[in-house]
Amino acid sequence: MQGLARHPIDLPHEVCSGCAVRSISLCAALETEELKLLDAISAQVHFGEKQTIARQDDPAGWVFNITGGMVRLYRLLADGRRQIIGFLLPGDFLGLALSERHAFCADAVDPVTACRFSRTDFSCLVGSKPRLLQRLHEVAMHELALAQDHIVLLGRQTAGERVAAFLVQLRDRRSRHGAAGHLHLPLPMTRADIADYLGLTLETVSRTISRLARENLLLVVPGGVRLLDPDAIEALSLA
Amino acid sequence: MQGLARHPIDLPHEVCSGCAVRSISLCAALETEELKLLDAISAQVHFGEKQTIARQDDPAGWVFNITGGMVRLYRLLADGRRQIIGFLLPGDFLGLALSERHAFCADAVDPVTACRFSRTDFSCLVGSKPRLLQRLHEVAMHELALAQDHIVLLGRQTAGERVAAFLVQLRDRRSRHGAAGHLHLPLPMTRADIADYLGLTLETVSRTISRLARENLLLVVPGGVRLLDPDAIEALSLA
DNA sequence: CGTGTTCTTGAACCACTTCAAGGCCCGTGG
DNA sequence: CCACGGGCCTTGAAGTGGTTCAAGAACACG
Repeated sequence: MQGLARHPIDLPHEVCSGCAVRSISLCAALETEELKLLDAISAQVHFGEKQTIARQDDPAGWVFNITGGMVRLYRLLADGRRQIIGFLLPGDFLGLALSERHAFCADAVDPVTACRFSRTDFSCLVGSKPRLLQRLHEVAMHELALAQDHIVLLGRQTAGERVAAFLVQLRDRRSRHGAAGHLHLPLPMTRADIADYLGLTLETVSRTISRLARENLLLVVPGGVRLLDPDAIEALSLA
Repeated sequence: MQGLARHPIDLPHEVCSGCAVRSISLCAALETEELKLLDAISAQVHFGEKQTIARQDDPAGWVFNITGGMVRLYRLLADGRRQIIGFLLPGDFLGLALSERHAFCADAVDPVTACRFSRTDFSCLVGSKPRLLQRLHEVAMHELALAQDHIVLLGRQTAGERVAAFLVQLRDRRSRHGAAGHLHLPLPMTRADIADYLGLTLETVSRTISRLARENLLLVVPGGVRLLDPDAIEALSLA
């Protein structure tokens, strides 16, 4: 829109105000003052496909607000088994716990852009601005609710239910970014990633998606799927 | 100690200061002033074995700080499948999310005592006392970390690893209550409960515990187990 | 001392995994 | 431009860890 006209020099406090994901991220519902403070300690960063963003047990120097692309969060067991904890989309926050060490690995599924903060700076700011702490807590509680949903999925749902739930969840999360009603669902992660998220093997994920395709509930297209019958898939996801 | 001498009438603000679980619960590290405010809106309550404390999707009128006994948190699927999200011990908080509706069911495994607050009162207090919000957030982040550990367990660990991890986790949590080094581990919940927590069947849990007993790592005793080789069980839990 | 609940154990079964092979897509270099 | 190589995905066939079904043992409680 009027973007080009105003950045001969990109003033730091201009970044947040023009941020595409502000309305759905941690920074939503913050006062201008707090936004400026956040802005002052933030930096825009990029990560290439497969690039590491954080490594399990390493000291956590930074926290991030994802603004573009997709991030894979995972824990590795000693023998190489991997469990993906979640996928982050634009608007999601990486490092909520503000703990001194990362509880998991994070890397870029596809090219990622993010808003980076020093963990200690961010932590201090949170300590001095109750409004920001409040917002952080809201986001954290949302995260906890998602984790508990995932526990139910992993503990008690079948392969078919898991895959259906995954597709529905991803569609719903994308719909927050103005992709509402979109039937094309990009799946930038591999089948192995989906499997490690759903507690299955990549073959089971592939077979399950094939079955959904055979039943005309979706169409497998390059880079994702097209949902032909989202309601039927949603129905499969929790019963 | 001097308890009997001072409660001809049990003044509300006397309760917290004498609370056995204060040091390990939400109320830890709160100032005397905040403690008094909490105290003023709290009430002591009891629940008998199997009594319902909260029902999934019902409006949440109360939140609780558990002071005695054990609480079972679970989600039910439409067809009766059950996933236990967690077991609460003394010092744990029920209703962290402060959401308007309960995200899960809660009932008493054995007789439970708790400190009850009106959700709205508690919520208001949290909104006006950043220190309390801070503490709530800490507790919530701990909860999130536990949930993520559980995701790894459910997604990628074998039955043997799950049961071992369960026993170790329970022992560690009990050790916070001065039960450190105790080899006797009470298991007030049924095998079916353990199974629904670990994403297994009760038969698998029973067989797995029997196997640990056969290998002399533990002894099955009425109401629980005696850990004969806690280190070996711990080693089983994550490899 | 019976009755119901929980726990254990055995045997058959099955959903998902494992192992294996071939196909597709895409970037790269000849 | 096309042949080659390497991911990634799909599909088949065999294998297995955990489930399901079933029956009896231990225990708890009136």
